[in-house]
Amino acid sequence: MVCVMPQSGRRPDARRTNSTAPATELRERLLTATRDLLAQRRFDSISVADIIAAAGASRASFYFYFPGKQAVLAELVRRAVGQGQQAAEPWTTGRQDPLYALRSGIEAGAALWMDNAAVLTAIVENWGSDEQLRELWLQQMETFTDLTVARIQADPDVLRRLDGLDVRAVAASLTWLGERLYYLAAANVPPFTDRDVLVDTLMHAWTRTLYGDSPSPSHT
Amino acid sequence: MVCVMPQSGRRPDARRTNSTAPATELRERLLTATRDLLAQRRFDSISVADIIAAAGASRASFYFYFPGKQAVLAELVRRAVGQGQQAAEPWTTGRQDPLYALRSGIEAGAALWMDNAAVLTAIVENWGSDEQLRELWLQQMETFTDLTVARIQADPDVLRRLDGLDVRAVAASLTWLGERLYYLAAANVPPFTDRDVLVDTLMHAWTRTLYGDSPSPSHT
DNA sequence: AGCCGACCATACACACTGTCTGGTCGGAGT
DNA sequence: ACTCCGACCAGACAGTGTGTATGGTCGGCT
Repeated sequence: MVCVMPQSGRRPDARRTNSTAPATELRERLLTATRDLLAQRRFDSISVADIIAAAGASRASFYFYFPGKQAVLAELVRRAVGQGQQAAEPWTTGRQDPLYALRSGIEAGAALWMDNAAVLTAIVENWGSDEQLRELWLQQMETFTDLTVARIQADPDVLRRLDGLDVRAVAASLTWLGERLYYLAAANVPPFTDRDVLVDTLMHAWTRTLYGDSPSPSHT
Repeated sequence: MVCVMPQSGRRPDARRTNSTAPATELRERLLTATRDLLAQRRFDSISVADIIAAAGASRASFYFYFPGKQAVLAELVRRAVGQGQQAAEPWTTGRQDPLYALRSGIEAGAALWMDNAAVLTAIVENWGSDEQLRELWLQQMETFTDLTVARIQADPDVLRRLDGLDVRAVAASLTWLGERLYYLAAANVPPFTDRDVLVDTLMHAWTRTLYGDSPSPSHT
């Protein structure tokens, strides 16, 4: 009648403060369990009960480590995007041929999305209905936008070409176009299911917007 | 103890078959009540109880006319977009100067979104988590994409410029860019809150993608 | 030995959803 | 005039989810 089911002794640090998380085993198990479930069904159809069942944890433990489902997703997203951030590195530092750097960046994005399709799909489908996730995703997009703004501002040719336009708006539109197309690809919406089509279309949008017709942006 | 609260005698046709709906008063009241609530808070925070309270209807009646909240939203969306369809008309029929037609189309889109911000915001934020809404929205986007594909295919210059690319993918990317930017504007995400910035950025993306640098796309 | 920190089971209050029962009313048909 | 039907209502229900709270069991450290 009472509870008897010891599992193994652990001692989490109980650190929920976001910063590079200190991997308490149970906490980690909850994270990966959620990640796995996400690979099978939509985020909003997953309940806390499902997660703790999959992780072999108790309800109380779950709410000890996370204030709710969204927080779990938020952390998964942060980790996924964290990796992606450095993948965009060649584009960030303007050392290489812009077109090459651009293509690498776009391909890195595609790879990131493929690897983390479940998690990223989940946040894209839910940041509209949760304040926490909303802020996270908007901020994430802003980070990417910042990168592009910097890149644009560093290139007088591009800047001249964009003349009267709001540079930030142009950069943001490219960021969001990426978000959309990567998402649609991950969600199996044609015609973006084809990886090459996706990359080419995105590449085309970026080059035409920033560099115009001429395929050789010269300098640096 | 029993229920006494006659309100007025009506006799709906009980036609739920989708086709141009036959406006039964209660049904209509539910629709507008939902629309009004949507102007105040997010779709997923609105319960059926809220809707029927606002419409002065009973729970039973609600479920008689609609299978659920989503169906109400779906109908509101269909109506909103239906109006917008014809607003894109100058762009559809390639009679006018493409640049002018394009700008009108983009501005019509902006107007449509301003007028129906609540409803359109709601569907964009929720089509990811409901099969019904998902299908509706994807289909809607496809309709717009079809229009652009036709327009591209009718213009040899544009077609040549797009050379190796998947035309449908390019058209779809422009459609989705619009969806995103209009949504962000409606959701007060800078820098798109400024209507002119929004329109200019969108215009820039379309013209650069389809017509390249030269601001005079010549014929027809 | 004893305490603490990491866990567990269970139960609760609350909020929603969708369905069902049984009822009231006005008007149209006979 | 009576009855039937269609449009509505009130309210209850089972089911499912969330977040919180209560109380208990372990292992290890002091």
